[in-house]
Amino acid sequence: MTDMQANKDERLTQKVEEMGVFFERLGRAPMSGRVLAYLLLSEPPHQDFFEIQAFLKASKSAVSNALNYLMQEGTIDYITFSGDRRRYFRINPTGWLNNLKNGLRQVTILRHLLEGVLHERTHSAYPAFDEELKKIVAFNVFIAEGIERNIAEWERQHGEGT
Amino acid sequence: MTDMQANKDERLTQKVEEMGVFFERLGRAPMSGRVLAYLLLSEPPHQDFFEIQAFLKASKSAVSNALNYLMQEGTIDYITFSGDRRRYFRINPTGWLNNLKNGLRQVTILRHLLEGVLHERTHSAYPAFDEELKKIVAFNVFIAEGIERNIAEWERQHGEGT
DNA sequence: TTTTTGGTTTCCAAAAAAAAGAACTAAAAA
DNA sequence: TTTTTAGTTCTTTTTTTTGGAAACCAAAAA
Repeated sequence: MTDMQANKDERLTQKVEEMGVFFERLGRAPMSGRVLAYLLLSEPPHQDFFEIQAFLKASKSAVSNALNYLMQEGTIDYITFSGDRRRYFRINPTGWLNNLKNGLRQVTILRHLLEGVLHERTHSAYPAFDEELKKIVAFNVFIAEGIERNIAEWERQHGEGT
Repeated sequence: MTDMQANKDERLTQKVEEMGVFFERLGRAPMSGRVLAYLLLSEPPHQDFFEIQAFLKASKSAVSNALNYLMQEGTIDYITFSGDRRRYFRINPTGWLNNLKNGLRQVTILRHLLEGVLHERTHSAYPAFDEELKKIVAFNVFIAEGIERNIAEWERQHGEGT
């Protein structure tokens, strides 16, 4: 490996760690976060098991689990090439997008949860609190509706499956 | 305690556990999730340390840590009453709302992250992948802008601090 | 048919997160 | 001034998560 390649690699490692942490904080295990980051940044954008393992300096089981987690989640899938039995894992943009949509819909779930709370509290002896709560519920309703509207609008413009 | 009260209590416990799990999945420790749920549902909506501890059947340290975590996060605060030295913890709707806004802004962070990825990839030998990626970035841009716009619109209608 | 490859699975250890228990502390009450 | 109260903090225990090592396995290659 040339010096230039080593530098590029080091920079990539750095970026993968950084982005990995971001994906981790979105709820995944560290290794899953790193695999996802790697597949976003690697060239080519599809990589086989061994390459991922080597790049991340991790065990086979860790890589296997991370890949399977991301596949079940829908964020990645794999392609194959005839005459080569390896699977080449890559980001599945469609699956990831669905995933993102579901994440955004948590806001709607929270909205309904909070509306439920407000409903429970209707005869509370502390209407002042309920009024304050109403504001936060109203914000949630406003944002959740905005998100749902935007998702619907996106789907109208781009078709359901995209 | 009457039978009726016991039933009510049991139902509340149940709801607190359920909602607690939801808040947990948003990234908090189980105990923090439960405290938050309890303060949303309890009557009165402000409760002292001992009451929270007793209701959740948890240790003082667990409750103390959960309360401090939620306070530093801004989700709760406390009120006091003259002649009573206890602190009565309660939801801080304004703080929670800011918290929610920050959470929503993660979408904008992801947007910028992905735009960075696309920028890195501009001279990739796999433009087909880049095209697919562009769709997902476009979705993120669309949604992130929508969210930012909606937050701004909300603030315009309700004033910054709310 | 044996070997190699591309993983998976099982079992285990390290580490991190969560919560319990108990000692401690500052302020208030007695 | 001593005691209580309302928590906090420190230490320990328990539980959960994460990942490594190595055995395993099915399909392909030799």
